[in-house]
Order: sequence, then C-alpha cells, then structure tokens
Amino acid sequence: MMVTISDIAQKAGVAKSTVSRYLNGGSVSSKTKEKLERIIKETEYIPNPFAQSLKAHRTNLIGTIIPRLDSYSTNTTLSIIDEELRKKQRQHLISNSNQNAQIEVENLYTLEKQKVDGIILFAGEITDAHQQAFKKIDLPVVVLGQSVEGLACIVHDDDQAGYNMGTHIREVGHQRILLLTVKEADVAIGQERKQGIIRALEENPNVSWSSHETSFVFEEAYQDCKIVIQKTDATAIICLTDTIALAAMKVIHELGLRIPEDISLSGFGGYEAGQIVTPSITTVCYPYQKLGRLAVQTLLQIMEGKEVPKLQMLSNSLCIQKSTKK
Amino acid sequence: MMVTISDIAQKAGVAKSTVSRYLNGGSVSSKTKEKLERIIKETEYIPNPFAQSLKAHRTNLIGTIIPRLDSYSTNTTLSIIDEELRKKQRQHLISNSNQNAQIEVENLYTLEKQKVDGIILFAGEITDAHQQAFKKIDLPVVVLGQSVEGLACIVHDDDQAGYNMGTHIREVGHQRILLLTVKEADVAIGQERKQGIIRALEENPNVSWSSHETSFVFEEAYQDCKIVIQKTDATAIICLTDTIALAAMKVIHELGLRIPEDISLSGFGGYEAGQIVTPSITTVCYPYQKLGRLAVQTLLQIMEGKEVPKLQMLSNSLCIQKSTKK
DNA sequence: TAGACAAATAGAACCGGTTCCATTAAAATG
DNA sequence: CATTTTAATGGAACCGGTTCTATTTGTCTA
Repeated sequence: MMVTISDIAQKAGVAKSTVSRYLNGGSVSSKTKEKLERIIKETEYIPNPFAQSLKAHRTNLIGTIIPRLDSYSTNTTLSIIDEELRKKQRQHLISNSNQNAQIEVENLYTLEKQKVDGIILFAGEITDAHQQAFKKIDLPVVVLGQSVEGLACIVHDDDQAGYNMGTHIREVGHQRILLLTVKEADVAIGQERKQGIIRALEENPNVSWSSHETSFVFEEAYQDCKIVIQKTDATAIICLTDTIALAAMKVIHELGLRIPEDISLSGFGGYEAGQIVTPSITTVCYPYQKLGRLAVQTLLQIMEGKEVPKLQMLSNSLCIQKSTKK
Repeated sequence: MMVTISDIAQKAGVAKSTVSRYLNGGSVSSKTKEKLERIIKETEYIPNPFAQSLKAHRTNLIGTIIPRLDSYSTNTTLSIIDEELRKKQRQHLISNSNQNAQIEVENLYTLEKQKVDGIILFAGEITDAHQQAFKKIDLPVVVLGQSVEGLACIVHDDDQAGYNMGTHIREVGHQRILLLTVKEADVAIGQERKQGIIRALEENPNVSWSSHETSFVFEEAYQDCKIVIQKTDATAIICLTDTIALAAMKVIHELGLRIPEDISLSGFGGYEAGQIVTPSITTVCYPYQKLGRLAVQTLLQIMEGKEVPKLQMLSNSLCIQKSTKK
C-alpha cells in the first residue's frame, strides 16, 4: 500500500521529524542523509500533498480560469502559462467557465476551496459578483484582458490596435466602412478597440462608417453577416475579431464577391485560421506568448509579496495581409 | 481568518464530530441541525478539502491529460468532459503534455501524486513508459483515441472512417490518388485510418495511389505540401487530418489550382475551420461530444467498481462537402 | 413506569505530514 | 581538557477534518 513518512522513519531508525527535515532541506547528518536517500528511492516514497498542504497552508497549485476551450488566443496564452508553471515546478489547474459569468464566479470560489495559491483569470465581462468574489477570496489574482480596479491586470492595448487598423483602412482609401462589433459589456473589445478604430477613421471627415453588433461565436456571426453584408454599400468591413472576419468572408464568398477587389476585410487577433484562408486576412497580432509569460511572472511576484504594477499594457502590431486594399 | 470545523462546533456548543456528521448526512437532531445550518451560513464556513481527503482517501478530483491545447477535436471533447464532470459535482484538473510523450508520462505520475480519483487520457502514441506508468499508478483510467491492452478504451472507428472516405473518392471516379499521412506510431490515425482508405481504393484495380508522410502541425504540413503537391499528378488528395487538408488547400490555391475542378481534397476530423474555408472540405465527422460524455460515464463506472467494456468503438460519418468531385 | 431499543452526541484516535522545543552528539574554542 | 557553540535528533503537538466507540438522551412498548 501507500508508503508514508512514518514507514520511512521506521526503516531508517529515525524519527519522522528527521525525515521531514531531510525532505525540506533542514540539517541532517550526511550519514542519515545517505540512508534516507537510499530508502526513499527503494520504496518510491512520495509525500502526500494533502497532508503537506494541511499544515503548510500552501498547495503549490495555480488555478487558471478560461472562458472557453476553443479560442485561439486563449489557448495560445494558456499553453505558455502551462509551460512556464511547469518550469517553476508548480501544479496547474485549468478551469473552464464556458463563457458563463456565473460559472466564472463559481469557479473563483471553487479554486479558493481547492486552496490554490493564486489565480489567473482570462476576463471577459466583469460583473458585480466578480468584484465581490475578488474581495472575498483574498488570493493573489492576475486578470488578463480587462482592467479591473484594485487588481493586477495585464491588458492588450486595444485602443492602439483599433487606431492602427482604422488608420490602415483609411489610408488605403476607403470611405464607406462597416464595423462588425461585439457587446459593449466586453470593455476591452466592445469599447476600447472600437473607439480606437473610430478615432482613426474620423481623422478624415469624408469617411463615413456604420456599425452592427454581432457575436463572438462563429455560427451566430455568420447568420448576422448574411443579413448585414448583403445590404451594405461599404467598401471595407472591419471586424472586431478574426472569428467574425472569417464568418464575414464566408458570406462574402457566397455572395460571389471578391476580396479585396470588391470589398476589403479585416479582423483582430492574429488567429491561425485567418492566415490559412485565401486571401489571408489583415489583422492585428497580439503578443499572446508574452502575455502568458508575464501573467505567470506577475502572479508569482505577488505571491512572494513583491509589489507589481497594477496595470501592464502590451502593445501589438498590425499585420497587413491580402484582404485589404482599395 | 479561516473558519474551521472546531469553530463551528464551539459556536454551536457541540462536538466537532457532530458538525462533521451534520455535513455528511449522519443522524443529527433537528434542533442542532437548524443551529448548525444558521451558524455555517453566517460564518461562510467551507470545509478544507485537504483535511477531508487526508482521512477519507478520496479527493473528488478527476484528471484529464491532453496532448495539446490547440486541437479542435481535443477541445470539443474536453469541453463536454468538463461540463459532464461539473454536473456530477466533480472537480476537474486539466493537464497539458504538449505532445511530448515524456511529459505525458510525467503527468500521469503528477496526477497520481495529486491524488486524483481517476484519469482520462487523450492518447497519441503509447510508449513502454506509458504502459509502466499505467501499472504503477493503479488508478481508474480511461484512454481515448487509442486502444491499450488491459485498460478501458474508447476509440473512433478509424478503419471505417478511412474506408468510407476511400470509397467516396473512388466512386467519384478518381484513379490517381495522393495520401498525406502521419507517423505510424499513432496507430489509430497513421495505421488504421490509412489502411481503411487503402482497402477501399484497392477495390478498383485501376486506382493507383502513393503516400507521403507529414506532420500534425499546420506549419510543418504546409512546408511538406509545398514540395509534394507541386510534382504530383494525382487528381485527388486524401489528407489524414483536416489540419493537413487545410495546409494542402493553401498550397493548392497558391499554385493557382482550383478545388475541386483541378484537384479534389479531403480530410478527417470535422474541424470547424474546414467548413469556414471556401470550398468547404469533405471530411469525416467524429462524435466528439458523445466521446466526452462516454468518457466521463465510463470513468465514473470504473470508480464505482462496476464492470465496463474494455473497448468501446464509436462510429462516424462521412461529410461530403464541396472540395471533392471528378 | 420500568425496560428495551433507537437516535443523538461527545470524546478520542486517526490520516500523513510539519514544526516547535528540548535534548543529545559533535565540533570548535580557549 | 573543560567549556561553549553548533549541528543533529527525537518527541509531542498540531493542521482540519473523519470515524469509531462509548455514553447519554429520547421514544416506544408492555
């Protein structure tokens, strides 16, 4: 059966406190050290993490809450977080909230209950229930993607992203532009990104734009696009996410129009799929890997009691592809 | 600070064993029941899962090992597993092995150390080290995607999938066919799926085929395709995964060829991206949701000591799209 | 109302570790 | 060599629960 610290102690003829000290780097004579090393190897002894956590009040667990499992940006960042945590010898608990704000809050409490040492949250919409949970759980938290008062946040510079994209579309010469947006509750995308675009567009008074709100989900966006694109007179469509751009592209192709000859199209995110399709989609690439690394680094610093900046903003870059021109 | 079972007991003027019994549904008088209910609510007491697990030898944790975070099939299945486990009030620990067999084995041991009650493994290649780990950890395990001797496995009927695809391509009338395959170490895909295709193709002696091995990774497959497709005289390309098909499509488009007029193309997997592109790609759709549900159901049954079939095979269906015709 | 039986409870032991404190052994110092 | 200092160790208490046993309380029946 399971081999415990007492078994080891007995076999070695020492007290279990000595074994514990050996395992945790306390002072042990070289003789006992050797003996214990041998016995532990032989018996394949592994300390029970629950017993350890019970007293030590640490679990070595980091929890990450993600909104969905099928998003390129999330997954790319998540891979890096996972990798970095492995390097730091930390356990990683990934918890999916299925884009449901309530489940997300529940997950915060669940992770607290699991006694994680810290939490990384991929934020969408931040509700009052979120705020309340943050206060209650009293754990180191790093929020990604949205800015939350009082917590360490790492965000993309969505205003810059929007502005650069808007400028590009304007400079290419488009004057009638359709924006396919998302709900404003998502502040980073639905507001900042959008405002950045509009600010850039309006630098030329001849440019007119209209906007239509749609969904993050491909299928829903596709249905919306079917209706909207058919009756637009815009020469360029700026989609607030690459997924929406892909949906728009499908509709445009189905309508028998050519990209970019008949209509230009752009997205945001730098998703792989946007580069697979023909023509590849002009987009903004975000530094997901850097985000992941920074998230882990920041969280560990908070856990060590160090001061960290409340808001870290990552810049991004426009990737002009084949889907946009006059 | 943290409120413990002793605090509750003290406040209620009972022994902590009584509180424990109350929490676990033992016999408690209605008077104490009420009192405890009130106090627990007031204090927001949550039992410490580590202390619980220590004695109870159960953790309520299920661990899932996945090969990568950016695969459509994995993520779809994973979402369902997550959802099902949530329904069953189970915690879910997701662990990523980054398509590295060694890390995968490590993860098996790590999950054991974390004292999960059971493991779901998305299998790729099964090495000797895997076999050894399975023996050692002595935990309920369900293996998805590959068949492993002695463990409960749920697999796709890849031979059937291959056969149906091969039949389709043959019946459409192609006689020179290129197979883009993957390493044979992945038995389900690299061998069974492939053999199914070949069996179907060879039912017509006039059909000739050649095969070329490439990678699961888009970028690597893309580079391979650049070389292979240029010099093929095949009229149809059957790719063993949708990712490879997408890579092939990009190359075909870059060569200025039309799909399916100049060349037919097909994949396997039913990935979303394959339906987004134009033309949409003929593929085989696998029942990922069913797989996820069955995985959870099977694992819980093993954990309850029930007998389960060693091998469960899920059937799949050909989805003929616009990328294949004579 | 005594006696039998079931329900409710308290108390102690236990799970497998860590940590504190007292004690002993070894090393350093004068 | 005696004394001080330091290193190494054992033992007990503790972490926050669960579970077993023994005892008390309550209910039902003859």
